[in-house]
Amino acid sequence: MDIHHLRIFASVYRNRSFTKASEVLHISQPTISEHIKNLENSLNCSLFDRMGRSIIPTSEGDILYPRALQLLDELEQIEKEITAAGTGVRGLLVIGASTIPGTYILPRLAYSFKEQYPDIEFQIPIEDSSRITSLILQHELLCGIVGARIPSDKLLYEPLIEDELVMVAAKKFPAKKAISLKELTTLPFLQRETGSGTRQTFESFLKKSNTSSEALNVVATLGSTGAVKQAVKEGLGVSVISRIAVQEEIHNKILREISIRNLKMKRKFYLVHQRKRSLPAQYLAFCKHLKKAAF
Amino acid sequence: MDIHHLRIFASVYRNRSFTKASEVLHISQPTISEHIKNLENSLNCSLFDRMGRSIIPTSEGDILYPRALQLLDELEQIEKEITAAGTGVRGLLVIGASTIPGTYILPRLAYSFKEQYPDIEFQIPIEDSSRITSLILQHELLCGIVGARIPSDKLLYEPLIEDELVMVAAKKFPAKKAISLKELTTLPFLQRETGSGTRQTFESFLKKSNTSSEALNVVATLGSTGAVKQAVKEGLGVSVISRIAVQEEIHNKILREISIRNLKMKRKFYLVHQRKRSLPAQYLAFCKHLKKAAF
DNA sequence: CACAAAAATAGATAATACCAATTTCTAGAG
DNA sequence: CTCTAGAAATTGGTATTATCTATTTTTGTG
Repeated sequence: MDIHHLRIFASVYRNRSFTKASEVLHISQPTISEHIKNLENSLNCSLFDRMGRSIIPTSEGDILYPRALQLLDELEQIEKEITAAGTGVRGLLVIGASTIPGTYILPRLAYSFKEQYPDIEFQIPIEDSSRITSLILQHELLCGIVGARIPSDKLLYEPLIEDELVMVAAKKFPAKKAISLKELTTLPFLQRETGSGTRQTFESFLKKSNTSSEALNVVATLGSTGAVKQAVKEGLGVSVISRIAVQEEIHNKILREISIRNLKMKRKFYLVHQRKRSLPAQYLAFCKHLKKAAF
Repeated sequence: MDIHHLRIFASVYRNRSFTKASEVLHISQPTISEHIKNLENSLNCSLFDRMGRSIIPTSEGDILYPRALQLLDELEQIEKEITAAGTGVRGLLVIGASTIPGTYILPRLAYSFKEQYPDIEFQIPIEDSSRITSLILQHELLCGIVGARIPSDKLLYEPLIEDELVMVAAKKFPAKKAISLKELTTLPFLQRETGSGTRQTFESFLKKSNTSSEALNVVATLGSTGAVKQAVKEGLGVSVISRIAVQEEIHNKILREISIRNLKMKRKFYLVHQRKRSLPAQYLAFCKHLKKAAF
């Protein structure tokens, strides 16, 4: 018994005629006959009494008809639902993010996206870049926004937003407006944990300037950007943080920027997802939204 | 999209593998691949992301799976229901009957049948034999029990119960114990309406004895056996009635039987239904019950 | 880098869906 | 009662498709 049988049966039942059904369905009458016969055999009963010139449904036929209609209808519903899933922007949207984008970028973009598509529920777990990336590789997340690219040919990175690492110190921290890299290594330095994108980016800039990260005078390693900021404000030391995370404090003169001579530390945040993993409609829409809002 | 596709899809989804599904379903892996491809094309979406060695359902796949299971389950339900309909003795049982069987025979048999199969609801419309027969020919009834055979090669008659027409008169009606046919024609006679099986049977017996029914001295034509009986009791005249309908009155000496010389009017009641019309399970069971109880 | 596991592809065959033509059955008309 | 026309069944043939085996491609793993 398959769908085609049921479709044909239903038409025969409605028309009370093999011939009429064949006209409606644009298939030949013998084909109808054979399908009904097959259906009858597979159900081990007869569905119509052949009364010579006319046919009359048997009790089994009467039972089957409404059920067949229901089934055919449900099938159509499924098809509609699948199509809707491919186009409808709604449902859960889980975007993994590292600290800076998760804290300073995504909330605003999530808000504007939700204005456009109200049937969206956001979840923005915040982990450092390397954890976000491994969650994506384990299929625990579909996509994320990170500040460090961890090379893998499974992953697709798309640049989203320009950022810059800047050195900051407390208002009254005794330091000049601009220093050399060498001078930096003498200052007490506050750093992030290993997986941090900010830290990785900073260290790769150091390496490019032929300075080892081990040369830094690290006084503390802290688990979040917020903690580092707080420690800097307390005067524990200086640090290198995304401009985007400290621009408010700089503007309000709570922190001051100290430029490092010959070192511009531009960096980007990336949208990352598995190359081969297809993204549901709401993810695609949000990614588009991200790229549009980014520039 | 048909059932087979869904069955295969569900197995692939469950096993997270084309190969495992092919083993479970005992069909080859390329066949699975092709079916999934066809299903994807017909739904215009992909159902699994092929991640090299493993596959992961897409959001569409996740939506389809529970729906597919539901549909497959409903299909099974339908099959079960159809099978049950072919064997289950329950539901409505409409048996058309002419006066005598409907009044004096069927109620008792219906009762004993219902003891055996409680989920039966009886409907026993009572009409004269010719109307029951034409209702069967018009498919308004599936079967009936009648006292007269109306020839039609569409109908199948099965003899059920022996009966006998007897002449009755009121206790004090002035008539001998046994009379000749000729004498009968002199007596005031009460007859049934034209369609009545009893009347038809009686008239055919008359014809066999070379007597026209027009020779009868008809004083009234009445619409039911009960009316005729009542009229006979009142002394309006004599009549010829099924023994089965008057045995109680004869036993209680309210009516007396007058035999007609050289005339035994044995007759039968028949189960009648359309030769080509299939009877639902409860009808078949009841017919069996009838035949068993009849002898 | 070679190997193993999994899906995709190719090529061939068997099953079956479908059709046109014909036959059978039967109801209705003369 | 026969003839005819309408309806389903049967027949025989073709086109499609379901399925298989063998092979290739892709990718993850030691």
